[in-house]
Amino acid sequence: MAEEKEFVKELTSKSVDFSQWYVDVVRKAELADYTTIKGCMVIKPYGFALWENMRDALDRRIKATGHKNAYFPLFVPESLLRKEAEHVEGFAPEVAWVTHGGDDKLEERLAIRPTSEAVICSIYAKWIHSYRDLPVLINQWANVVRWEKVTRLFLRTTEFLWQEGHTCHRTEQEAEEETLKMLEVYREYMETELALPTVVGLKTESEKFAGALRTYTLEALMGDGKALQSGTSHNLGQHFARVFDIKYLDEDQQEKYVWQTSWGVSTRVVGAIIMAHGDDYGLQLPPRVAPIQAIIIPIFFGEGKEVIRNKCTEVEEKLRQAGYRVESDLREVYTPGWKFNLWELKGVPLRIEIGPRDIKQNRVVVVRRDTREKLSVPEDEITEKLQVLLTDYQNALLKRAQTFLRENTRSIDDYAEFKSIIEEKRGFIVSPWCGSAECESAIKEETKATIRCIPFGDEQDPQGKQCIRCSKPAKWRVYFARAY
RNA sequence: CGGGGCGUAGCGCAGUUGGCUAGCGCGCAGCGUUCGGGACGCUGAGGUCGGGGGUUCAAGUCCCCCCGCCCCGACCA
Repeated sequence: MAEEKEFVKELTSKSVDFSQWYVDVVRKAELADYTTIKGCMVIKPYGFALWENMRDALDRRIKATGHKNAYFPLFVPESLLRKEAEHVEGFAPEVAWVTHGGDDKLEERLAIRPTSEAVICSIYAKWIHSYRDLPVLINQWANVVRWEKVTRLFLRTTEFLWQEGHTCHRTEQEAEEETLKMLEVYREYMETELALPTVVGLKTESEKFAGALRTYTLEALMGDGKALQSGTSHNLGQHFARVFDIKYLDEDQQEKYVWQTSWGVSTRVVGAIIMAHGDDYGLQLPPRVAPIQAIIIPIFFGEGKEVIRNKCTEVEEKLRQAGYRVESDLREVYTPGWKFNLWELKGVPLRIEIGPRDIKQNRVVVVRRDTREKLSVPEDEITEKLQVLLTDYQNALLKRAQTFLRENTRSIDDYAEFKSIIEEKRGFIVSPWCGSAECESAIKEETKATIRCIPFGDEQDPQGKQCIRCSKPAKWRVYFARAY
């Protein structure tokens, strides 16, 4: 207990000040840091290694569903961006503009992409002529810039990294299927790789992507009870196809506009992992994406130092060859206890301790980051044991997050109760809604809660209930929450 | 962009009614002893006090402007 308090001096307690805890963790775990440019962070090697693993796991899924990666320009000529009225209007306040090349003023200013619909659609118009060119299934990994007024590390930065898929289809139905398919890819990805359960559904008109027909979303619940939009998938209909003139000649000799989708997941989800899994000791990274899955720490004692050091290196090499991401912390200036705290702060799932006692018995000590449970494992069983432990750990993280989501999702029909829960406990509230934008914005104003999504299937059935605010017959049951 | 808070060494802070060479803890460097949950001793390095301007014999301290970060709102991934 004493040592726990001692440690907390470095890290704000999660329950005392969630926001400060978040910033402390990001910086002390060396995920990212501020830079001299407002709203722009540097993603440090440890944070970037995490992002790379997250990115690769998603990239595999994007490719497995038939998409190819490509790269489009960073700049969007103003005229191009202005083509889709709703789209420009949505992004106008947060576009950064390039006005000069060297000392010369540009004839037409260039937007730094806030998203790539305009650029990509203008190019698709040149590529697509026949129904035989369809579908076009392209994804790009890129940086985008949105001039946000308020920024937060990972959650909302001026520049951020993401993937954006942009597809073209022959029929409306095919586009809708693609939109939902990618939503499901995201959902499964978040759950399997990041141990983050999400609520999925449709965005309301006021919350949908500027220029889209429909927007689907994944909403995760953070440790403080606020929701985080963690990915979106848009059915763009033919809005962009019409303004960018993306036409093809169909089999029936008719010229037609394509049906499009776009979908994206960003570095914001790094923030989701931190806020959903972290605790007062720091990060807790899901083993599947953790940059280091196990950290080996030697316990040195006088003479046997060399023997212990060699054993650490030997075990490290063995585990690495078995495919694990392992490192040894052999630094002698730090005591074991210091290292324990450091690597727990950095969220490494497992710690392997090797000391004189273990050497004698040909065993090693393995400790879990989440439960701090200590296990003595025979050295020759370490490879198999790690597999079991990492799998258990991943499952435990998911299970804990699922329980948290379930316990913080409440079905409420009474507005007074709605208000008090959103104020005190937060979390998701599932309530009947009449479907009007008036009620939606009034609820937002009165409670700061927004409609995160209209869920699918039976879940959206209002069961004859009345709108939580206006008492008119409800159209759906929808998810409300305060959100990031 | 509005309201509030903060900015002194890498981090956390102290610095009195304006007054000597700006301190403390941690961290950092060197040497030695240590090491199963943030070890210790000795020595040492490190500061345009966020930036600019002003008031004053004298500014970390008072005034004005600007910048950045955090929180709460309006806008968004």
